[in-house]
Amino acid sequence: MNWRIDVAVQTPAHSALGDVLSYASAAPLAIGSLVRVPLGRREVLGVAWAVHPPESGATPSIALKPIAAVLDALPPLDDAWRDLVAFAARYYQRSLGEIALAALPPQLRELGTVQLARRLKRQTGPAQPPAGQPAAAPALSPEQAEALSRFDAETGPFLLFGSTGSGKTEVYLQAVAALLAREPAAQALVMVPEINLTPQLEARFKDRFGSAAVVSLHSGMTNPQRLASWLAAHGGAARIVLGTRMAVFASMPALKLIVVDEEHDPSYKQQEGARYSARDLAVWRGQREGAKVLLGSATPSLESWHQSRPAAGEDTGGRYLRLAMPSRIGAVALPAVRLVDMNLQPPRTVLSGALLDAIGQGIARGEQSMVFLNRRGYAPVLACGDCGWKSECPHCSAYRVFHKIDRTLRCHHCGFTERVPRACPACGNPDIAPVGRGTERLEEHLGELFASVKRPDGSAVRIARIDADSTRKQGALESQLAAVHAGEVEVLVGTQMIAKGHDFRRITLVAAVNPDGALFSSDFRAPERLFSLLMQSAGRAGRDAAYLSAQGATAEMWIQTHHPQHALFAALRRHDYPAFAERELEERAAAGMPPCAFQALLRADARTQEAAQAFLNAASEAAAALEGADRVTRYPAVPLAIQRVANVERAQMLVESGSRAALQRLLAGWQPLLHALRRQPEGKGVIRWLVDVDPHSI
DNA sequence: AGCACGCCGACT
DNA sequence: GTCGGCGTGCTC
Repeated sequence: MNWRIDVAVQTPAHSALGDVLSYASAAPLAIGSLVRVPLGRREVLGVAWAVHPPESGATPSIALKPIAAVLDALPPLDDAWRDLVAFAARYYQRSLGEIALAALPPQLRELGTVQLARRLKRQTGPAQPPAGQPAAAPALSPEQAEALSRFDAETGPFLLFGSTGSGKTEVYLQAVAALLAREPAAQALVMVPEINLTPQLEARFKDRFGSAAVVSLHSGMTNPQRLASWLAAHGGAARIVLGTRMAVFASMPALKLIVVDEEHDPSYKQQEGARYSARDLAVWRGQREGAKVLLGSATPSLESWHQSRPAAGEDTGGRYLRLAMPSRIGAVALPAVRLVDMNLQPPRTVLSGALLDAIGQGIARGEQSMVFLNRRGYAPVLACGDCGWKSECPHCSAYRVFHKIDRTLRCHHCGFTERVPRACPACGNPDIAPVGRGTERLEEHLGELFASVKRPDGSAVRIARIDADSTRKQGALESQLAAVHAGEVEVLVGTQMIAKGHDFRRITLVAAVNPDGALFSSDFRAPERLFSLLMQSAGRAGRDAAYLSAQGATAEMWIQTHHPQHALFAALRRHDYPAFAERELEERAAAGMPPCAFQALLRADARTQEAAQAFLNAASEAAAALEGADRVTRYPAVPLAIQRVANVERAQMLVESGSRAALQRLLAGWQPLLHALRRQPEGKGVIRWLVDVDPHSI
């Protein structure tokens, strides 16, 4: 007689298969074991989720295939890990197997039992003591010490609200150090929003804790590297795991501390497949596993800010403990914010005279400037002055961007690329012109403006650009950043890519050239993102305290805007995040929007917009009868802002509730109806549908 | 999602 | 005559 093993395999979200598939096994095996099982004509990796003894319960209706192999060289995945995966699957409306398998290193899928055993033998060398002398911890500022002592005394979760340069990383390091010293086996997970930020953090942690104790986990690593890190975390050899959002799913049997740095960063929300928020899962996981959670930011997400409000009423805030570190280390003042009213400038001014003067003066002093423009390419549109032709993408409802460097028109949504036509494709007019500007054009423009300006040593001024295009090649970002650090560049032009983390010493001026778009965006989160981006950018300026005080200089943040009276800028000017957040939260509360309400999106992709909307509307009708429907608002189906991408029409429907539980109940009941609807006439032409819980942009 | 099977167009 | 297009269907 056979045991029945329920296995989580990577069943796609859209297949109507159950969460687990049942297989036969002559012998029982531990729940959480990794197994290889036949699925259709192939053999796939799975996780044993439940084990039923022979002859228990009803006889299954189908003959079960046997499990092909058990990867028993590996300790089974523990209850806590499986709970996390199960919760994420349930909460984000995905299959168990999809989350479980995505959380495992990809190479595990290819390895057989023998290969894995060999791999493990190689890996489990003797645990080396830290190589060399770990760097000593620097003395703490009073604010850091206070934050750490409260962190030590309370249970959290904690929101570390520390301005840029207040030394948040040192708090993380010492929180981890205290934990590791106290508990000989404990593990810590430290997350950062972007791969770019892992190397410098890794260097700092290895410096402090020795390289054997620290591993990284992010998608920029090779498959073997990822497997090695994962195994070290799973086996407990790695005391500290550093990683991006995927690391929240790392198997860490002795997890006792989770740090989420820059917790407000949108990168923590996965934007495809299972759309989980690693920050939210970190909080959940910490609570479930008894690990302390430390969220850190200079501009917290309004969600976390709301949660960490001093408890005023019944259920407002108070769930997180707020730790404030308002001062910059080294007593450097935050940069002075200067607003340039673009209404007072000549029409079509790109860079105001005052800003150019300030940049020029900086150059004369041997300092650096950084200019932000969140639009890569030379110009967002190419247009014909005669017939009105514009560089539309034939496959998307968007313009193709003009890239002068390789003379192409590129669609940033579907990737469709063509050489720039010599003349207007519609009327033959040879005079087609770029409209608007991107980073390439700004770089060119600055080059012209400063062509005759010399550096103090008499050499020519250098302008550089860092954006997704200039850093496409492996290692390009590192070398470009190195050039800036080495002082080879006077003016750095870039997208928000350069706003994060990089600690440039000689930058004394930061400018946002055209941030107005986000002020009146249809996306209610746009102001929040803008505020944090500008604060973060401002933080790039004047990090070298010794230099500034020696020069008697101050760092400056310039903002060119048509709306200098906007409350957002007023708060920014005072570096007053709490004021900004308070105002924004009031508006959100009044409008019944997150964090005061909970949302989900149902999205449909289809051949035609009508088909996509028909599916959504039918889904909405079907939802009316569901449990929880009376407490959930369903809005009408609307096209996405970019309605068509790669010839696929897209529409979405917002559902919203004041109760997270009611929303979750509705979504859970909705799932089977949606599967069924696909098969019906209303689902005709629908290519795919998906649910996005707690969506980031709507 | 894979990976089949299954019927209709241009090529060694 | 085959190679191959992606439409439909199934996976314990």
